Amino acid sequence: MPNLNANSIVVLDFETTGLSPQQGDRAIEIGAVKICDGVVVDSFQELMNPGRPISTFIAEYTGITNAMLRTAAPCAEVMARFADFIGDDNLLAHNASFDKKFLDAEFARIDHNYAGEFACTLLTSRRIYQDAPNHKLGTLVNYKNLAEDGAFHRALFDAQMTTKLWLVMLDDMRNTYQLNNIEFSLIKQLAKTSKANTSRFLSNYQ
DNA sequence: TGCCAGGCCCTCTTTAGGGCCTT
Repeated sequence: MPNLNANSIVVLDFETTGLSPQQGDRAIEIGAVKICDGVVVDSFQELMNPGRPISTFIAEYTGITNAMLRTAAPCAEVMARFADFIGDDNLLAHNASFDKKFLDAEFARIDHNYAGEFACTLLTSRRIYQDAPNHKLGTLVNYKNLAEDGAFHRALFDAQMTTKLWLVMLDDMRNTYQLNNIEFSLIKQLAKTSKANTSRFLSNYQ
């Protein structure tokens, strides 16, 4: 299992036409940050044309307009570039199940497979920050005083905020539970551990 | 016609229901 400290991770966020690729929804923007040993080393952001107009709700929610998408490259072209960007890196997102299903759907359209596994800041934060008001990305950014200028619901900014949250969560886990080496396997196991057992699990983790 | 996402996770649970989170 890859070691998160020793390998680069790509933190990604999609803006989309809706909630479900199974219902025909498409990606309209991908933003991502590559981190290596806790340091941001690269980033990626592109709008992509889904081939049809987006709803008023999505335009207002994201600030992305049909005019902006009309001149954007097609999804297939952008996703091919994004495939090169992520390579075989492990992946991270806030509510990763959402971004994974869009990544899988868009990659399936260009017949591309990827090797990385997903970790999720939402699932991790529900265990690490049990006293947070809720576990929305914006709330957690404020909860940990990570706020900076930018627009939530744009892909790169959300990926940047998810990156900050991730790095703070790793620090908090290291400091609270004296963990020197946080591996991918720990994050996976943590996501399957109940909230009530989280403290015991991390305290006993070797 | 009526439906319309889905995975996670808690609890007044497991023969289920409903809230959270993402766009």
